[in-house]
Amino acid sequence: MQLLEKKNNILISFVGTRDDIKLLKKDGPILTVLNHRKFDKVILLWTSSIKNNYDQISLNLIDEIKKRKLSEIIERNYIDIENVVDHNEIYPKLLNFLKAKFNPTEDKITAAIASGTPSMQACWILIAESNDFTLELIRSNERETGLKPITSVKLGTGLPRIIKLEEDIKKLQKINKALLPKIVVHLSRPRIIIGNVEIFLPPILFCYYRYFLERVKNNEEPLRAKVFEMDREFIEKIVKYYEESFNEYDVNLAKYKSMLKANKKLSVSSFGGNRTKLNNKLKQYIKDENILYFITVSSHGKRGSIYYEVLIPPENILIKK
DNA sequence: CCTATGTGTTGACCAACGTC
DNA sequence: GACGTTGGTCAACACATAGG
Repeated sequence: MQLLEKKNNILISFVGTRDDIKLLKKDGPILTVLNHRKFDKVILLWTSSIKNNYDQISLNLIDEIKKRKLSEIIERNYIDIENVVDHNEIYPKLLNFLKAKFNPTEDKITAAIASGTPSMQACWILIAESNDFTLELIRSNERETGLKPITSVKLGTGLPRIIKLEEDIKKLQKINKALLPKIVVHLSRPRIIIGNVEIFLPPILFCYYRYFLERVKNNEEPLRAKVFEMDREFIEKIVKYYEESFNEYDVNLAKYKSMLKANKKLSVSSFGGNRTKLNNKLKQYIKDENILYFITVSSHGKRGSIYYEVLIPPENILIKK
């Protein structure tokens, strides 16, 4: 006999200060949700805090829920979060908890995200948006806001980082990552070898390319170009790289050095021009579009906050003296 | 829709260098 | 030195898009 199973409808929420029914004597976010929606089970997450006693607040809340018969099964779970504003700590702990506790085929999880620190809220959204764990998100609005008591939180609205990751994954699926070439940068007798092709780059372009490859190697963030001019840090690096590889050509070097001395900045149009020229050079040698996607200096982000980077994994880059 | 402006590409222009 | 080649900057133009 096949059982037509009904999923367990479970509400999960952090307990926040606004859920302190004893102190505030009015319904906080969690009670507001339960006043309007029925769940088979309610799970309250609490964390330790110096300022607030969430242990007690959650116990009081359970009493209140039972008294009003808003849900029959109520559980409390302690989550050991040291720093309640640190996404990096909250995200994995919350995710591990969800994965250990629930079974997505049997349980339908709804998270109420109005309670908890902003970082906790952000982690709920990230977990749901990335689909690391399938969740429905709702936000309760207390009566005085005049809003609907419960609104669902829209996903798929395009967190930029996630969209970019999706793009990368799509590209990666097309191309076996193991087939990505190695990029070897020789600093003395400067030359760049991608796969087995030697790429000839003029000095400045060589330095530009090294600049972006070093950033990848050092796990640095992508470069953000300011609207009208390049950072001093950028010019300093280019000067350093120029000196290391092109002692004999000092004309450009002198220009850059005087730029630094006069505290002038490089115009972005120069940067942009050189980036295009660098990428065009690479296109001359490498024809595979999927490979080019990973080895050229690509730009991402929205207008006004564009950033530039090379997407090849750090282990594919070798920088030799 | 239009406008303003950020971003990307191209080539004019200049300096340096090599060759004859 | 004339001439061609190359590398570099920058501005003009082309294109994209946010915001009125």
